[in-house]
Amino acid sequence: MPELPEVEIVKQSLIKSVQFKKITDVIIKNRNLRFKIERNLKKKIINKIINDVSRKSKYLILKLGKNEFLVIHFGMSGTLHNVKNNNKFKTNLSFYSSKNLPLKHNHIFFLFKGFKVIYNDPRRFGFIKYFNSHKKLVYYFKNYGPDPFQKKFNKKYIKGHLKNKKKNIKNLLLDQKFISGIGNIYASEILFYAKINPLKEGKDINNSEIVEFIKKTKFVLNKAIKNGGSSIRDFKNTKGKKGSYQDNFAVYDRENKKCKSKTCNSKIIKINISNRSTFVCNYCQKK
DNA sequence: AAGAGGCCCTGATAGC
DNA sequence: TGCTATCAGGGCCTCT
Repeated sequence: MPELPEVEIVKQSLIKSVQFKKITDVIIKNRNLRFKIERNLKKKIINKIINDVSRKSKYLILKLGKNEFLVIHFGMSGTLHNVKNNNKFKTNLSFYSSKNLPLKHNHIFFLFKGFKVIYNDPRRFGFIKYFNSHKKLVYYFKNYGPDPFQKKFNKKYIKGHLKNKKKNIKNLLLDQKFISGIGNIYASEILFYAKINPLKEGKDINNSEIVEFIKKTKFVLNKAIKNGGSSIRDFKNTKGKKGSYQDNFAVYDRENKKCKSKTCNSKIIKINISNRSTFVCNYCQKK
């Protein structure tokens, strides 16, 4: 699921409930996520205070105590749920909020005084990693490209990276070593707004397209955050809070529908790029 | 060395 | 109803 906007939404709601709170217990039901959760994770984080919750691209970062960190990645299907100790489900934390906590795939329980935060992940592509210093946290992210809201996300950097690249721009956007935070949905959306064909090779993207790309990336991601992210699939019986940006998709999941550009009568088509669905208006996004 | 493709996993849905 | 096939928001690893 979560790309940058969805993780940002989780961050914003999580910080309200856990900042300056102590983790009183940790229950790990299933260690087999994308990477196996280390055996002594509980020992390392129990009784620690969460002093901050931040985000780097699609990663959620919990700062424990003064110099320890817990990094959470949601993979394709990871969600966090906030449940009060009387078991009443609180809807404002889970991104795909459902009225009830899902029955299956609740892998990790973080207990606090009065409530608990539960990591749920059906496909188990997500993971949780612990770092015992800021230095190690920084080292972990050393190969990741800039988050689109960082200063380094600028014309010079992008131009330098696209130079001589034969890879198409859609795949380049999904490469987190280039830019981190953009996933399959927002890659299609951003390229539509920037009027760049997804199959265009990196080296063929010109200066004005780069400027437009930077502008539209921020525009699309900010708008998605404002709308609470995108909720594509939904749990049954949902009634809780969910994102609404999916209603604003210009191209994603709009195959055969009319292009939203006022001056265009074309239909959005779906193409396959490296086995990922890509949505494009071939009229607005000429090669 | 860059780039393409396989693979990890469960669940929802479409088609027969 | 119940099979099978396909697809899903990610990213690491391997092969060429």
